Amino acid sequence: MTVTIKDVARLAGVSPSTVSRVISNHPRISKATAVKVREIMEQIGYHPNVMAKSLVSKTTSTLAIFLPRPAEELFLNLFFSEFIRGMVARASKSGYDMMITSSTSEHDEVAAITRLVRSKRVDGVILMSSRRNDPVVHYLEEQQFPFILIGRNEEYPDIMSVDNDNVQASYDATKHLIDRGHTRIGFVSGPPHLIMSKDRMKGYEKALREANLPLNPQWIVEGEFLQESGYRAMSLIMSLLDRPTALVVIDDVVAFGIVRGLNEIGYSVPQNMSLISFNNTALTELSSPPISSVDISIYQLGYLASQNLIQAVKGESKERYRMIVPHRLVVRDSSSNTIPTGS
Amino acid sequence: MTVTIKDVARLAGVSPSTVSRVISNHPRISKATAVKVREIMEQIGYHPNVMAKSLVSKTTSTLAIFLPRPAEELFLNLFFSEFIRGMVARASKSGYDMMITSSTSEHDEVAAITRLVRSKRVDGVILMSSRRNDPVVHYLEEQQFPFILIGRNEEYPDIMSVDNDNVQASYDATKHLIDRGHTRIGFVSGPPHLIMSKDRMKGYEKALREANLPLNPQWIVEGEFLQESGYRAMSLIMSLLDRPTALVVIDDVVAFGIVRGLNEIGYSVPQNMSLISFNNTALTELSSPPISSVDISIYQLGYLASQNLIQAVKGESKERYRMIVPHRLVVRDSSSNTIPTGS
DNA sequence: CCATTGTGTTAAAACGTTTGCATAATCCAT
DNA sequence: ATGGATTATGCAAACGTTTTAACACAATGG
Repeated sequence: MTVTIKDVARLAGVSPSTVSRVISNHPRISKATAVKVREIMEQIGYHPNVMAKSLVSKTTSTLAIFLPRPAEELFLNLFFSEFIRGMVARASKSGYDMMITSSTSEHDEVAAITRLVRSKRVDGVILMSSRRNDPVVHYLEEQQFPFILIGRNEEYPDIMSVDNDNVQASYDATKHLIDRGHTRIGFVSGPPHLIMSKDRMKGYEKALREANLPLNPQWIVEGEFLQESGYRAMSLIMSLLDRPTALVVIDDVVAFGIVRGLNEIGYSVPQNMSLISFNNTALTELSSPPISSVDISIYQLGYLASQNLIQAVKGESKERYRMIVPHRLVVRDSSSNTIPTGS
Repeated sequence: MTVTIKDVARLAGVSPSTVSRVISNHPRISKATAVKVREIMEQIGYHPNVMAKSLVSKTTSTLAIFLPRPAEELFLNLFFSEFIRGMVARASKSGYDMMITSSTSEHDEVAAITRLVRSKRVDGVILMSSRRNDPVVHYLEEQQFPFILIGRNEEYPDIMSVDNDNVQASYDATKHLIDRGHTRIGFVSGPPHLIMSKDRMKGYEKALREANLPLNPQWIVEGEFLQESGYRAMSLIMSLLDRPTALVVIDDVVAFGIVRGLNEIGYSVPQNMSLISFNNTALTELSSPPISSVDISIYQLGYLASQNLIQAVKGESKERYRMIVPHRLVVRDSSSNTIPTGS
């Protein structure tokens, strides 16, 4: 049989309500009874039934991270586990559990999030993708359900979010290449519907414009967060007569694909092509040569996402809204040369 | 206000119990009322409160994956996300949610699992690590709580588990190198307290013995599942006068570290050193040269872990216990040479 | 000494379900 | 018609908590 609050009450010679108050550190409980009750609880190994508690308190001490179908490729990226790590660490620090949920198809996204919200399973949601016109964001916003976006959203002004300044990060990365003497710089982007892709594109363009450098549309290639995307982008760019000498790349995995592709066809990095990418996952160090990357503090992103969301669901603070995690350039061999010899 | 089963009942002109039975497809419900009730539910957007349901049914439709502290390094490995992917996919297929929990320190492992179990938060647990004498296994076994081990356990005969035949896998890997003409083969292992490490060691030794090849203790190095471990192992081995010409390596990340280390000091793979590792994560293809690896079907492991656990918590089948996922050698450049030129 | 304030405790209602038991309605065979 | 099965539904208790309101009692202040 499961041991309940009533058992504790009986053995301690008090009422269940008193035990409940002891547990929640109610101020008006005498020191003596508190000690007594705690002793009994310890002794018979009592643990409150969270379901019963949730039912009455309308609170679950559980957060969910919701992955829409298109985010599946995340699983091939160390970004994901690093984010989860930060997220779980912070959540468990406050006694929250993390649930990981995904919709099985693009179609049932809204159905899945609806079920999650309406069934009162979780107190808040962390949303991974920030696409334009995201129906999940729509729903959560409409329902006034606590959630936090990783990334930013242009459509709603007051959405809680944790993000990097991607425009600035990309500007910095591009500027770094310019400072190294590059004048012909390309950009390998991610899926165009992601706001992040667009922001990084913006920063790239801004840096070029400021330096009065050519902005060649042929040097801009879109793709996925996959190695093959990098490979394809590489082929495309290297087939041009008029090639860039350096590339800003949306993600480490893609950059990795590019480096490998270049090596395969006999070009070397950074001599024939300099590179800098984003995210600074373990992959950058695993590459040969190691890849320069913009560290966006993924662990921090996850950590802060949990933290802010918890604050919001507890209603502790009204200061929700946008939070920007600082980035940091990590220069490695892939962009270490000062004068490009390629092209 | 939240819409409850009573609202549905009222609007449909039936009792709450009837609605409940409609939801659970009780056989003795007339077609007419079922239709009527479903209509209302749809109309007012009713979703059952899972907490209330759990409270009475003593069932949560939730599984947890439990990570003891020492498994933190998992987060640096694509193994983890691939496993999670399979796990979540299968769970959500059966309407189960996945919770991801970790203990914050080695010390509170048992406290954390106790809380999880006793608070009735989940129906079953997936346990990642299989060390010898695992206190978490002890606890779960003692409590008769449904759980499934990834890996195997020697101490309890009847534990449910999903595993590879690591001895055979390692035997196959080693045999592959022998078939390529190698006679001097080393083994770079993982943490010695992991059963997996020991199993792979066994397979390695068996293959060598069968082929009457020398089993040089200097060629056996232990480490972690980290790139640096590979690097260190490489240094150690290359500093020997009497070197192996090929290595069996416990994990892709470690192998990656070795390849990179070798490249750095001017040796090349596979000409100076052949390699084969385990897990066949994306990393193997990202390496140059690509690394031969034993594919252990990580996604399948996660998928089956969920599947078997769900079966067990539902009490559907008594055929629990051990399940072995087949492995498969994937030969790439790192072991493609037939006659070693190194020394 | 009475009114007030403060302290410690409890009884009972509520949270939103499921389910055993009872009952009402329907059916079929005599 | 009659009576037993069979089928469909409802009542009410239960699940294990929290919380509101009420109460008993002690301490305080005028």
